[in-house]
Amino acid sequence: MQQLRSYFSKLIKLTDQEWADYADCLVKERFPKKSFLLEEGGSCDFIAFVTEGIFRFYHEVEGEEKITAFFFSGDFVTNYRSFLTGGPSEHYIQVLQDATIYKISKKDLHDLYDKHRSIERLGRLIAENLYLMVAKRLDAFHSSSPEERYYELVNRNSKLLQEIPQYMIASYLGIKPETLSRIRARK
Amino acid sequence: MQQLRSYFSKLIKLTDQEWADYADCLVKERFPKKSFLLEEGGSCDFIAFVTEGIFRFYHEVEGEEKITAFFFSGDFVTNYRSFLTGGPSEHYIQVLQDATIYKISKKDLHDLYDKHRSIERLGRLIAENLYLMVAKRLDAFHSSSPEERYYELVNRNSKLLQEIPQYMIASYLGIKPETLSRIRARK
DNA sequence: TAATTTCGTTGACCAAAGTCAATAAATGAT
DNA sequence: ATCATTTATTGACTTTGGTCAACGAAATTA
Repeated sequence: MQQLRSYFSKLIKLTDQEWADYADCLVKERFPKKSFLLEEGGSCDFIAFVTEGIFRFYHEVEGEEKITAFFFSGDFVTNYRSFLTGGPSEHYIQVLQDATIYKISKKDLHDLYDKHRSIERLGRLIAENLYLMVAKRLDAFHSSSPEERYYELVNRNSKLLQEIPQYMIASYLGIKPETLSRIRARK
Repeated sequence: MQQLRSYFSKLIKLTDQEWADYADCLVKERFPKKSFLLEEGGSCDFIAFVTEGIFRFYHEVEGEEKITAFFFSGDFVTNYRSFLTGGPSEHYIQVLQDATIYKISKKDLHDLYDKHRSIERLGRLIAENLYLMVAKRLDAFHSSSPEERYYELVNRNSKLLQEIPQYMIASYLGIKPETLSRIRARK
């Protein structure tokens, strides 16, 4: 949980009171491998901070699983779209490695937004950061080949490569497992 | 400028005073076709609201222009990444149709964030909305074929199709002009 | 440990998008 | 209105990634 406070402190300085109020809203939960944190159809009414484990965020398109993101220790795990819009999730969040998370509900977070300016600001800063992450990834899809996307991933997140099966990485990159296998075989 | 206030009112209720303070920071500017609102290398220290005209947001990759976005009347025009990070822009923002915008500087906006809670919240809501837009687009790149992306665009933004030359739409879709021409010829 | 399923690689072939070039149509400039 | 430039289309060919199938390696389970 100290992990979360230190994450926040990179964005904004919270007083002890503000942090205490935030921490009061956090609920610790454990999830075993293969279980689901969120299933299709349900609306995502929480944001959670991962302190242990790995998740994948995916949806099904014509019987095929398309993985949009992985979440590791130190990330927020949520269907942010569903969280923001309140609409039903078309995505699943599944546990790949036994996980521990600290959840905060949408309602509690909005109450904190009202109660503390700094937390409202924190909400903005987090939204801005999530924007930056997804914008960067869109850029990679728009401007790079699968091979380039793969090597960019190798350079920036080699941890991911070791933890995640290759066919899921292929899905994340938007290509077929056979193609990723061939990219790796080249040169 | 009433256009902007009505845009805001869909997100949050501002008092007359808050709006007045916001409006005081806005600077009207006109840009002729083909001019640049932002060039590569400069950092983007503003967000602007478009009341007239069209812009394209693009960068150069190996001598080729990749268009990431178009901005129309009623949109915000900015390099949001550069605006948030303060880093230099790798992108250009060029005017496609004579334009009028209302700029607010990063400094003024941050002062307003400090001064009015509602405007801080507005900043969060805008960041959240921009996230939703780019996340949706990433999804399209990840899960859809060029043909599907094209027809999705036809359905949801036929205005764009009439205003923008086809080779720019191709770039926006991540394909070559010849390919878009062939997609249109199919069926 | 043995049996079974899942995962990664490879080959032959297919489909889709890219490249290069020619030409036609549309747009802009004089 | 004419000329020049830019944009859109089409054709022939290449490149890249997808499909389907086979096989072996690795991991899971009994």
